[in-house]
Amino acid sequence: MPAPDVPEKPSLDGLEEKWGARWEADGTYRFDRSKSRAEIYSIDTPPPTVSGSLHVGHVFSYTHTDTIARYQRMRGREVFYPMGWDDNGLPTERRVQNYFGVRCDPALPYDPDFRPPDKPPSPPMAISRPNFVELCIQLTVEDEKTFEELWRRLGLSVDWGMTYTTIEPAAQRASQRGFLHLLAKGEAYQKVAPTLWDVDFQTAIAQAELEDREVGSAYHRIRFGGPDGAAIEIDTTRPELIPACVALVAHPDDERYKPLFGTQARTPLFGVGVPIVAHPLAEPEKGTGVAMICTFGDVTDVTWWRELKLETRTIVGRDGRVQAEPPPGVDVSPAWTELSGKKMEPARSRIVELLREAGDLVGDPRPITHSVKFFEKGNKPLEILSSRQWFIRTLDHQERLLERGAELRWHPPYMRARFESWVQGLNTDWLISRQRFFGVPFPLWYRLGDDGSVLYDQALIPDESRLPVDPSTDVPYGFTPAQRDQPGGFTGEPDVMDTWATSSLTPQIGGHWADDPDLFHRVFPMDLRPQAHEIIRTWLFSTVVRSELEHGTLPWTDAAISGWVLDPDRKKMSKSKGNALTPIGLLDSHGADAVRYWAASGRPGVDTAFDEGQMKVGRRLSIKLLNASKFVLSRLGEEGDVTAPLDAAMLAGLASLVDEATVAFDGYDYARALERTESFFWSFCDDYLELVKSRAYGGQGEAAAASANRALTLSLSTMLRLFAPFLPFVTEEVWSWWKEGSVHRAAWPDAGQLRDPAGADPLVLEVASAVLGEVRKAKTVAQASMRAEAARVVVRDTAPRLAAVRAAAGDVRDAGRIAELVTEDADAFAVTVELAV
RNA sequence: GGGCGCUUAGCUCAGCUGGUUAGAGCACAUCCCUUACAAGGAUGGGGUCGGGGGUUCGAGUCCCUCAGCGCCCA
Repeated sequence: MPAPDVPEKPSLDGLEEKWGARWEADGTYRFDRSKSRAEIYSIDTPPPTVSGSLHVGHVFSYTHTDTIARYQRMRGREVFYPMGWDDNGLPTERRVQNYFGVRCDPALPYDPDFRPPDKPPSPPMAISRPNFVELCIQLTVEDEKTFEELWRRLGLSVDWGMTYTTIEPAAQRASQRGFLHLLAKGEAYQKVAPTLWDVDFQTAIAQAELEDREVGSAYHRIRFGGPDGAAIEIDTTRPELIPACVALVAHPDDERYKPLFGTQARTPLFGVGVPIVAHPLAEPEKGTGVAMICTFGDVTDVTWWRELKLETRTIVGRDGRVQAEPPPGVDVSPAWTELSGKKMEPARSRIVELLREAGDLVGDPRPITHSVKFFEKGNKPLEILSSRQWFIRTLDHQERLLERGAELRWHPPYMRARFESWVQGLNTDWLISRQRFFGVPFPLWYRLGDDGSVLYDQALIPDESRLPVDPSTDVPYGFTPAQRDQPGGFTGEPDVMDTWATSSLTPQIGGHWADDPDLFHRVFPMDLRPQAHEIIRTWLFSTVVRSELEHGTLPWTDAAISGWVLDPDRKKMSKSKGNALTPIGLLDSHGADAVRYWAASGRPGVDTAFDEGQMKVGRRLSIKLLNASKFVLSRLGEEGDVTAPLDAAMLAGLASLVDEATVAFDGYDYARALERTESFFWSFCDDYLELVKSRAYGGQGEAAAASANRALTLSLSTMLRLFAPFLPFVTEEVWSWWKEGSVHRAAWPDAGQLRDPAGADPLVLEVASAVLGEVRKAKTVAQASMRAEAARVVVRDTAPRLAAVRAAAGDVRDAGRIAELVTEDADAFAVTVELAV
């Protein structure tokens, strides 16, 4: 072995630039696709949404994954670890709209010379869909560069040559291919149905994107005309929907209303006759016990409408305003004219005034708080509108999905409950169409009838070899561009797929399912899905669905669920609060290894407090590693067999540590592996290094020094490898002082090798350390320097422990600067120290 | 309303299948310039393990119950 090349003053400065560049140049993390499936460990990495910004939460969870990747690589697995960027979909649209001051108008033609305005105009400039999509791509390319720089800085060991994005042609091909397969199997279908609708984004929303929010509202008691001339009073929070009312409903057992079932009531202001019906979902205790059913006030209205086969009176348009034309059965009256064109809140205020004037409002509105459904990214209550949408069947597969959830190994295991309660609570199939622009288009056209009507049941489907297609510019087989939107011709499906419909295929996209089947079969089904717990119902669930329907298998064997980063108030770290603490700023002030140390101390699935103190500890640990390594390597002499009992004892302890860390990593408990390794390392520095120092310098002869030297290099090499998944920069630096190649491609330590001296007695190190501790305490109490000499030290203990002390007597004397070390039999451990005057 | 998780030192957390006197780091106090490390080191004080009940020779650990916090689902 060449003499180690140890710097005079080791430092952490510059390690990230140095090793980041070196790993890139050497292809340290490059994936070798010649390996077989059994040799490969593949990771389905979460593609971050590039339109947002990376925050400490991302740093936290991606570090967890990276420690696993590095561990598996050292275990000899060829790690497939691509990074993806999720750039398609609504978040990017929103960012582009704000950034450039534009809005998409699909009716406009493409302008090849379009340049975005220098500064965002107000109101936003309308541009064509292709121009809009170009801006989206332009901006995401920039964002992706920034993201990659941060990840490189953090030291993620991904193969940057395998990066994918969810809007690139290959991803679109995979997404459209997957959709066409589902269509062929009948697992994807379209229908016109009441769906949850966000009036600001003007798109349908899936069940998984819903959020209940407690909002203030008010009960309005309203008088309907009863059949016998008497009034029927109902309570409603949405009086503006009176023109949409199609029935009144009460519980079938409600004696108060039994006589009225089958008769008619008249709506106030509009005078429309509506039936009075019975249904068990009506709650007798709520309000007056009778409610109005509208098109559609909430999901219960939809149930009633469907089960009781009621009429449809739509009054809310896609823009969230009351429509111009009244619905069937409602006349153009002064009341209607007042409401028409208004948004919901003004419409409500106005109708309350009208009701009051007409004497049909009983008392004053009573304020309440209730929970209302919102789009998780939206800020207006969702409406329910009837529209044509595409769905993927999930309700038919609930049992099968639950089985898959049970098959999957969850880390931690209790996270499975989130998946199960979600699957059990499904109430609609998965709605995948969005009335938006920047997304993967549905690869479909429809024939147009001779009258120009769209024949939705006559979809025109492209050959797979043509994918990806854009039905707004591409033409179906057998048609000419001139036939677009002409009677007897064709029209493109205008909707795009929701982001999740594409990102549910990340194993297929990352693994190149659609364009490189050889690679795909080497990496799929994958080993690991790492992700945060709040997207179990979206990303994890949808990926399981797609894999089940496409391949009949789980997409991965293991799911590692990370927790959140909490701020000091125990709230989820949000962007607004995290602003002052950008990830790059943290890396600048603490260093990547230190930030990783903090992240890796957060256990799987557990929400973890943001703690810069822990980063300082991580930095201190890294510096300690440099210094301890310098000590071990800078004065290294000949190595020989491990003969000293103290050395053998230390190595035995190290062997146990290796076992523990290995078991922990195999169970995805990286945090435990780190904690144990760190704890061993500090004891190693505090006690073993102090005890062995003099002997390693030759104080007890050549053979004794040779034993120490062997133990020191063996243990250092082992600890560097145990730390390597957590502290990739500093371990690589130290490794480079004396080893060939990268520590990150070195073999994970083998405990058996460290146990070679079979007779090792761990007691030797334990008792020697305890005696040394007592000597230090005596010196501290005497306010003496640690270099002060002890004239006489008496150790009292049981025979086996005294034997252990004697086995390391020379080391203990040297470390404690003890002139005379005496042992005496006793029942309990006790040490008396006489310091030299 | 149903479910999951958490509650251990001032703070952040370990404590795996029940077994000596409950641990670590940070913070705090005192001391020490020691040829790996002063961006350091040594030593120390500090906890009736959320409350109550039970099982057991023995409970932070298992069971029941109550409370608080967080989350998931309806």
